[in-house]
Amino acid sequence: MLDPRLYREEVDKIRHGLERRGAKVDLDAMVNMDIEKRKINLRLDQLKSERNTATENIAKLKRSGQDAQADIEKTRTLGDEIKAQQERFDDLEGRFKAMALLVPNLPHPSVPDGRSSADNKVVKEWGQKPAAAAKPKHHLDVGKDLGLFDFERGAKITGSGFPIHTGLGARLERAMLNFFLDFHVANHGFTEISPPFVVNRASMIGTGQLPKFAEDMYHCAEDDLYLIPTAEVPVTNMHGNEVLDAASLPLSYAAYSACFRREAGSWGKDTRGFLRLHQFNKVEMVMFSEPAKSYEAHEYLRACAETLLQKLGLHYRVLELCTGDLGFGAAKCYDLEVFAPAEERWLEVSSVSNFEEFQARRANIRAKIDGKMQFIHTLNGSGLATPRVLVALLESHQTADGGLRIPEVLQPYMGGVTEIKPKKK
RNA sequence: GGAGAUGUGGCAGAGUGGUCUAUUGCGUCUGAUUCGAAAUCAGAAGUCCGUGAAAGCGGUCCGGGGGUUCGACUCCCUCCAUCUCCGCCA
Repeated sequence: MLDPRLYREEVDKIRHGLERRGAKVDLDAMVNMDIEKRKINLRLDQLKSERNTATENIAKLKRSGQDAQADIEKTRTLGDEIKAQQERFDDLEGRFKAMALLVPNLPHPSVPDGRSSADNKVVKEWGQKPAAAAKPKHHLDVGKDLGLFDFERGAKITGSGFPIHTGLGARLERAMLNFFLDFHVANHGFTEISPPFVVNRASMIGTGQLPKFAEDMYHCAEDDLYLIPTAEVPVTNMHGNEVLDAASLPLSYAAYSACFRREAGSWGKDTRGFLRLHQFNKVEMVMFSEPAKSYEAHEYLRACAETLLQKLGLHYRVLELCTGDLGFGAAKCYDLEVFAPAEERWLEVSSVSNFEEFQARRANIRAKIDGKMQFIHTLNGSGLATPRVLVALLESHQTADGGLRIPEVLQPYMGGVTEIKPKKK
């Protein structure tokens, strides 16, 4: 949510930011509602002030045993008008707020202009593509040959997009998650969190999934609870309605969770294999920063995610998203993409975003900094999501005899297994 | 799932329809005293909205929401959370 002050003091700033994003919002309607709302509020305050004076007077008269009928009549009339004005106010406020929840964040000035993912800027590339002569097997074939996962049975028990990891495949994924978490805790100063995978509506609004993206979420209607699309939701909302101790900032958390996404708008896109799933596993990094230092924290988060890819020996690149490709709540965002040599394409494995105050306003997360109560900045980034990392791993670390080399950092988590060998025929 | 109890400021804890501008204690901050500190004394302090250049002024907030009333911390309804007991269960 944007600072409501902007709607009356810096409308042009909003307009400009939304234009850069290519977002469509009826800004004029909102500005007019805000003006009207304040007019009513002023009138309400006057009426309430009058009523307070009158009821005080009634109390005084009654105590001294005098007749207070005239003042009681007056407050009765005032009460009726207050009620009427209050209804108008609540109605306007409700409609304004509903609209405000659908307004995306404004991009940071440093974000490059652009309309789509084609305009994103590559800011870094690490590692190298394999030599053209080497023709790696497709990850689905590797998995099949080595017995690492089972899509058919996943589809049988649940549906497509819910794969089963089997045997060493299951262990490999678990190894990655454990490695990610342990590494963040030991080297990056994160506190590990094991959050609920199901959250209430308020939490989903807090981080910005609702109301705009309701159709992408799994919803348990009976209890009005949502399956989380990312650990960002529970971990960020963990501090909802809190005043954080300024001295404790920045707070840094790393959390594993399963992630659930209906992918309602993406049907037919990347439906084969691991590229787009309804359920997957991810370690998410979340930071709460004082406003002045959030961009420092943003770079730090990005570095944390990059380190993991380097340790896994995967060729990757960093994109700075353009204004048109920026997520709803982000002011600035980096995407990390790994290269999958058989797919011959880049796969997004991490999105590192600075939300500035956007989520903190929605979730009401503040801190008193330099004597002033203010909304803090929230940031998060995947560190990392396993499916596409697994794809890159399967296609990048193949051995000559059709096996899979396990990156050194994962070996301790694999019981010392250094290579997964093909099944004997 | 059933029965009961509780929810008040940073914390503890009073307040059962109008002198509540929320008693009191602890903690916090400022000042006095002191070479400095402790102790002591005096004072201050919250949130949010509006208005204003500012000082200030008005409003709001006693778990959330709604209701009764001229007036609600106080009465009623509802939801949520916590605690105790019972039942069921990984």
